[in-house]
Amino acid sequence: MPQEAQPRQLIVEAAQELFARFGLAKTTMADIARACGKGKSSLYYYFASKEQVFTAVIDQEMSGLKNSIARAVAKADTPRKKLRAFAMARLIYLGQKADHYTAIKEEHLRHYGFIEGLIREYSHWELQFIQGILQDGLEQNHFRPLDPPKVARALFFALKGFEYPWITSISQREMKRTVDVLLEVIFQGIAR
Amino acid sequence: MPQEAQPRQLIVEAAQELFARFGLAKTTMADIARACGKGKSSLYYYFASKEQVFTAVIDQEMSGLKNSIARAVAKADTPRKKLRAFAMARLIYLGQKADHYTAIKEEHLRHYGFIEGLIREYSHWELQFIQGILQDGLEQNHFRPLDPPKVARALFFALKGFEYPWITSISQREMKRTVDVLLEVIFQGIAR
Amino acid sequence: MPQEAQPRQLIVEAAQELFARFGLAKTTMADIARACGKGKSSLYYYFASKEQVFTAVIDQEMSGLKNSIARAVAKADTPRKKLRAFAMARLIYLGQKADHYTAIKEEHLRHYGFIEGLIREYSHWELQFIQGILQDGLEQNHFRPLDPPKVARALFFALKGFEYPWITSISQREMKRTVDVLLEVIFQGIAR
Amino acid sequence: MPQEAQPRQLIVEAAQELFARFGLAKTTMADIARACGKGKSSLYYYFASKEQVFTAVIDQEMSGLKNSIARAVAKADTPRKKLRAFAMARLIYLGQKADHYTAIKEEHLRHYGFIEGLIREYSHWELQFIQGILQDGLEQNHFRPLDPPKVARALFFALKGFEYPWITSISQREMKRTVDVLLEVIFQGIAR
DNA sequence: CATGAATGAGAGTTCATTCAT
DNA sequence: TATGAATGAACTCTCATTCAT
Repeated sequence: MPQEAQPRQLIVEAAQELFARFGLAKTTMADIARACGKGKSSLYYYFASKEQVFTAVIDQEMSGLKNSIARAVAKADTPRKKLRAFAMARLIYLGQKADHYTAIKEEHLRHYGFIEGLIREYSHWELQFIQGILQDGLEQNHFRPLDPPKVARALFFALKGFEYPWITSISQREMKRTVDVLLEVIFQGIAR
Repeated sequence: MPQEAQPRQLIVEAAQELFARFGLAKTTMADIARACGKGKSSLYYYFASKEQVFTAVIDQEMSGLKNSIARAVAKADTPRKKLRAFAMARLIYLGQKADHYTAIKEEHLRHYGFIEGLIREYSHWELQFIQGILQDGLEQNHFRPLDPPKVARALFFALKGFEYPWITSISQREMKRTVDVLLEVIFQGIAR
Repeated sequence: MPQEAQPRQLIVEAAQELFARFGLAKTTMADIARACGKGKSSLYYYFASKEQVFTAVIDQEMSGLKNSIARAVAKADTPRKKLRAFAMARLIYLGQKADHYTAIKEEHLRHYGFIEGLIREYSHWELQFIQGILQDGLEQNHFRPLDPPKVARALFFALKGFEYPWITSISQREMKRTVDVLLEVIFQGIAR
Repeated sequence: MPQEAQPRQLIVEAAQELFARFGLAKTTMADIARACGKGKSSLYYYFASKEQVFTAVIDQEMSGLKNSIARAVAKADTPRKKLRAFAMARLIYLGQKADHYTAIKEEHLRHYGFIEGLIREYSHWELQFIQGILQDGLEQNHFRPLDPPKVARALFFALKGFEYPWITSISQREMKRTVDVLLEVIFQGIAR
């Protein structure tokens, strides 16, 4: 498969890097074109607009993140380990891409309605995923009685906060430890 | 008291609303000028650039948030209540401003270096604040043995996640309940 | 030959006319665009800035002037005639372009460093040229003993003054006569 | 006489310095106001517009130059010395002001019609002055027969060229020597 | 006599997008 | 399939000038 010759994918990859580094507003179509060695107007052969390029990037990142998470969690056997795998997979995925700044983490997202659908969909997926882990844990009697949807939601938001490590100047290693501290406390709270 | 006639403050308030609704990039100086009934160039009499207006807005929001938090926490007497007050004050403050989306939450922040200083400073303040509560709780023997800096950091990030309610379509009321669920779990984990 | 359809050259010509008439500061990109029937932003497809347009204009004028001078001087056979050809070629070239006022004479030049290089280079060329004529004249025994570099410099400055006919209200014809008067005096001074 | 308290003069002096250094276009009213420690709008109490300030500056410079020249020439006794004094006084006056760049030398002048009157008037004065010297010389039998108006005009333009020393990077000292070379040649041409 | 406040009218520049080829 | 050429619309920022005080 001549995969590197697929121009659409080439564009998305170049754009991903740029959006991640400079954000949506500050990345121009000219930048993207230059980065993938094409003429600026050629991009419009594959995408109707800059927004669409951005959407494609986000979409791809979300798929990647989903896969990473799912794969990591599958390897874990206890609910506790699963939850930890979940949190760590997020941290690692978001941390390894493009110098720690992925487009997915953009708060700009808020202001670009055209992407809300994707965001919601992905968030829903995460929520369900966490809830699933909790449900399993409950059924396997690992946890005290708890309301899975509610606790899942609490965990979902709590873990979201870790997407913004740059706020302090913290290394990924320390972030991982911090996640562990949080999970430990939480498990102390919910484990039987 | 002609307090509402102070033009600088007038501008900041108009800008706050607009930045909150549309973000830094999509809010123009012309918009701000229109919103406060001034000529576009008049803004430049008070601020040297759009960045400076934005900085002033962020600065003001952070002060407001700090005050809200400090006031709310002061009213609480136990560490548990304090922590809850802290989290709720954030939620309420960020939720009540400008259509629920404040500039403070802007991720642009990362891409606009000129504001990093403010962000870091504020984050530091929060971190210290949480740590203080934990320390007190420890000294008053409310908590099991724990490492205040580490747990404070974990809480800091966990609570940060609640700044992004729009990701799901959740009411503020439900957000509060969700915070409560999280805190309950966490207290179960750390309380003696 | 679609030579007049070359857009870059089209722009330069329009700009030349305008700069000459109104000067750098008072000529706007909008003016230039209008003058060559293009959209304002189109100019930026060919030139990165107004400065670059100006530089291109100056560059072209200097080339033109050099050519005019060189061609005129080549036709003359004695040093005296050569010197006269030199002076007249300048006068005619600078007088025939765009309402008699060319951008080349712009003093802005001094305030816009980006063009200094061009100016220096051209001045150097002129200086050498005059010196060459004097040298030849000496070798052919047309002149009394004189120091070519020094006299060349004196002539260079003296002729420079004739670039500013507008200072008085004098016709080109009279200017030519005036140059002749000067040269006559000077030749009386240096000829053998 | 409290001469330094005269605000009009204060403004003119500040403006002179600034125009000389940065040119008319790049000097703003704000700059001038700052430089003389006044509010920007105060300038309009003394001058109706920026143009008028500029005109005042030019006017003053021309007066100064006239005085310098007249004084220098008065000290010389022979026509030859007078002519030399004339040329040198110009060189020195234009060279000593504001880092070698006086507003009077601005070619901008060309593009600012409101000043043409002053320019012409001054040029006329110079022309007459030179002619006067020549006339005297003729009458005192220092010169071969010549047509004073014509030769005066030739000299006038020739000396004008020396106003632009910045073109080559030449010291004032060398400029003086160059003027001397020119004058020597010319005297050889006209002296009896 | 002096000025702080305010602004209208642009300036240069950028960029997503279009279209003929 | 790909792009060079071209542009309209908008943006930030500047500045001479006005005017109430």
